[in-house]
Amino acid sequence: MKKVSIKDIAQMAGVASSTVSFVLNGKARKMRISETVEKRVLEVARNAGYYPNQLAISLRTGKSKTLGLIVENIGNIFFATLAKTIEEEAEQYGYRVVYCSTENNASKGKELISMLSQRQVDGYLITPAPHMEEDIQQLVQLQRPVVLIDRYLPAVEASHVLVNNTDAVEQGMSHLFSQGYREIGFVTVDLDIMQMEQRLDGYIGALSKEGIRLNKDNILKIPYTHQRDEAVELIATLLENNPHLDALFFATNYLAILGLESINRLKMSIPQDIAVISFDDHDIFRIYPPGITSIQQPVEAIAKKAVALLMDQCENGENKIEKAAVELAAKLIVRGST
Amino acid sequence: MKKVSIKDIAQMAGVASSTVSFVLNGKARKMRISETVEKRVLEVARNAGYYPNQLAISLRTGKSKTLGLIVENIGNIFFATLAKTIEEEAEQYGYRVVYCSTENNASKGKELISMLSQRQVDGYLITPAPHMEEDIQQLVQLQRPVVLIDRYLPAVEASHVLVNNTDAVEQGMSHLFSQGYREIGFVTVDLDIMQMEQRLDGYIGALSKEGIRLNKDNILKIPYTHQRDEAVELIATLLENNPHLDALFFATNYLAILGLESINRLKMSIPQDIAVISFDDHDIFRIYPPGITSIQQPVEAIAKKAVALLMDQCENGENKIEKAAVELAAKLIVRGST
DNA sequence: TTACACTTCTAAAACGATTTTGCAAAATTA
DNA sequence: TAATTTTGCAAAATCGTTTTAGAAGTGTAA
Repeated sequence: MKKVSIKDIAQMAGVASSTVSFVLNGKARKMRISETVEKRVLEVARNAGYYPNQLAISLRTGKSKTLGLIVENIGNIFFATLAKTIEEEAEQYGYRVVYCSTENNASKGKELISMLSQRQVDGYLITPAPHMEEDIQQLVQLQRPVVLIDRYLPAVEASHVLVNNTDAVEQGMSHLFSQGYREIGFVTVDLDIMQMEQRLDGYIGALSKEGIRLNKDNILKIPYTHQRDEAVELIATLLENNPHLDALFFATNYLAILGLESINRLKMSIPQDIAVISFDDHDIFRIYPPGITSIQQPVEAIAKKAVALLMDQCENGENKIEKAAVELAAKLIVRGST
Repeated sequence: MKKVSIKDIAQMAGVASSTVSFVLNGKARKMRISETVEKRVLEVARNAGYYPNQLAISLRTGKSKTLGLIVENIGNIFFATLAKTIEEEAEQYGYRVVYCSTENNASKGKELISMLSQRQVDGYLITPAPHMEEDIQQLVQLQRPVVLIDRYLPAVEASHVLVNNTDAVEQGMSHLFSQGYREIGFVTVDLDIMQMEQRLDGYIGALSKEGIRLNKDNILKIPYTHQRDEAVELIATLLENNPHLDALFFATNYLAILGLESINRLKMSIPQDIAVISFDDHDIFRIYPPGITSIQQPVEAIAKKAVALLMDQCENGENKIEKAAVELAAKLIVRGST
């Protein structure tokens, strides 16, 4: 009923609480505790069903062995996979992860950072929402371990690891070109995120390399605060207004899913009427006939690298931290849609 | 750089730390702190960038204002939605949620409970994996607030809230009957979970009510530890061996998704060759042509009720806790597949 | 003048652990 | 035998809060 503390164990075993602590932490040898006492303490602790109070430990040691992970939306498969992989990776180092979503809302992001700070996380893994620069900069200035994922902020001196977005899009575009598609629409989201700009740059760059003139009408920027149906409508309108389009490039998986609805609604068929390719993979893309070609981010590699960088900062303590900027290559998954 | 504590603020403001605590907790009035002092403390605290150490607060007060949520797999949309809703709901009560997945593995579940206990969560929300009875029973015996979700354990005296599985399946079956389907296969998972048995019961009950003789061959239990491909293969085999089947009822969404692959592989078309209905909704079901009929659990209601019950237990403190058993009704979403 | 009541704040204990320091007894050395 | 070292544990400080008890100082009444 009442939780048992180290003090209770000490009393029951007839020793001081420091002795119990030493034994329970395997420092019996180092602290020259006799085997007799050690055994007795261990025995008492087990019988009493003792388990340590992590709060007290963290308070005393100043290490919570916890990392804070802030993503855009834990509901999206990309972030969910990222979170899961990061969690597994962190576990290797003996750290727990607590995760939360910004929904791309800066003020929510600010709150989350504050909440994580109050909970004394040892380090921060952040996919920054727009306008979170100041808050993150502050963490960096306070010398807190921080690694940005999936995006980076030019204004902030923090380590980051992300996919090479421009290259990835160009890779996808080359594939489309090689399949004979020339009139390619690009659907992205109207968000001021570096990563989205890079993807758009990749699109524009690929066109120019191929000697195709950029047609602004082929680019659709969907407001981030869209309702599902409105977005579907917008994409459908793009297709109707531009019948010359033979392929659509979606900048993220959730846009592509909306796009599939639009295409469905127009009774167009993939890839005969329109080819489709999406950034970020998704379960649906594997199943949805005829299979949707996508650009798969190396989620595992990103997670591993990010955690490694963060651990480095955490363990390195007072030494000045070097900032690392890591870019990884994406992988094209060709399916029936192209 | 160095974190500022309440003691630092006290020193800077020239008052005792207790005074600072009172002011910061809005108890200035109650403790008759003069406005002069109050203002000074507030000012100093703000300038120093003070934020409270949640660990210390929790240690002192004995309340972590944190709930532990253990689900089967946070990657599954059903649990992800559940988790998100629970999080939002708990926030209303001023609680945070830390969540983790069992992967239906009892030993992992045991570890998770232990980890949550060490972190001093105030209450537990658990979707129990098979064989977690003893561990959960222990929590209950220790009078810890516990609410089971989505499933329940007959052997454990704990509050639980879940959908009425039997009714839900019967509802789906009636729909199939009304559409003229008679030869209905049932694909479930070979897991010893109450909830799955109830769904199977619903299937069997519906058949008998309709006066259809139960054909054991129409039931497929897929081993839980299946590889993706093996499961797809098993379902395909079921279809090949039983050409008389005109509809398939999937007991969970991930099984249905596998089933769609099987059906695809056999080049069968939905609903002409085979009708499909699934327990639990999924994004894919809305998109996948011609739309997959599904049984949608009232996730929001479940989350709300579960959190409410748990909060009740948490706040009620020492008073004996009444066990509640809540069953909610599911909703049939009819789409093109039936 | 003493007693009492307010007002305004402080001191100290407590939460549950870790860790440094201290100290008696036993063992070793001189 | 005395001095020194080692052994084996206990005491106490500490982390950052909250909270209870109470200490000064001032005003009021008997």
